[in-house]
Amino acid sequence: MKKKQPQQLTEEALELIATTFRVLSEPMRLKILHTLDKDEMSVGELVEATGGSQANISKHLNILFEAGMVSRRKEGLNTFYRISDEMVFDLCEAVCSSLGKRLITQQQAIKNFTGR
Amino acid sequence: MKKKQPQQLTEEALELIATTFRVLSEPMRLKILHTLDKDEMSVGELVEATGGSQANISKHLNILFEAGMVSRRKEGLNTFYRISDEMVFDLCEAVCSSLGKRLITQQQAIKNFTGR
DNA sequence: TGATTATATTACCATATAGTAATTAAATAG
DNA sequence: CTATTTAATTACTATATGGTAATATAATCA
Repeated sequence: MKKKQPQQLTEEALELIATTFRVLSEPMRLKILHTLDKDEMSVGELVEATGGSQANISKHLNILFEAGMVSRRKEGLNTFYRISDEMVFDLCEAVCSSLGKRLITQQQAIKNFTGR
Repeated sequence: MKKKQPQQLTEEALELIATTFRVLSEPMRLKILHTLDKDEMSVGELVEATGGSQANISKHLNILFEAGMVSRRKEGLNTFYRISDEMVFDLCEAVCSSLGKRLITQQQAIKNFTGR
């Protein structure tokens, strides 16, 4: 384990990291990733499962693909997508955990305020 | 044949998670968080350290505050900010790890293409 | 061949937001 | 009190982007 030091981050690195977060900052894209959840699915299946429009889902899938978060495979008329970077699960889990803790804190505050 | 049942995430939950990612999707906010890195700093110190304008840093700090990622403390003319949610470190580390892996893969591909 | 189906793409609009300059607010000093 | 300092806020512009409707592309089928 290396000692932790204030490491210098270049503007370019900051842009890359920010872009990754930006890709994950749209509810519909999160919904797609959550629906995909390790299983391969066609665009049509994703359209039905998410309730989005075909054009919209296709656009979001391309953004996810460009970001390297999903991979795709063509078979006949269908294109099948699957999650290609397990990072997205780690990220969402970390966020959910943090949001959960915050909720508990808020509930506690309300309880304390109302006197239980 | 029914697919496995993905756990249901409400639209509201997706919005919350997406908002968290959106807050982290700006290079300047990442720079602020990276500069803060566990140490408390005043707005002026952050302005100097990041090279941003006072208005811009102040605006970003407020966004980070509203998102619960930093806390603040007033003392005289100064306002001191510090990171209040360690989650941001976990998230950035996960992203950096993923980006690093992707870079290695790309370098490998280039090596293979050029014949080592 | 033409028709059908699945997906991608284009053009457009509406909204959100980052950055800035100027101003305000608030605490402190003289 | 007035002046100074630090930070927040306001008003504004420019840009980016999500959603949609329409169209294009491409594979399959009759």
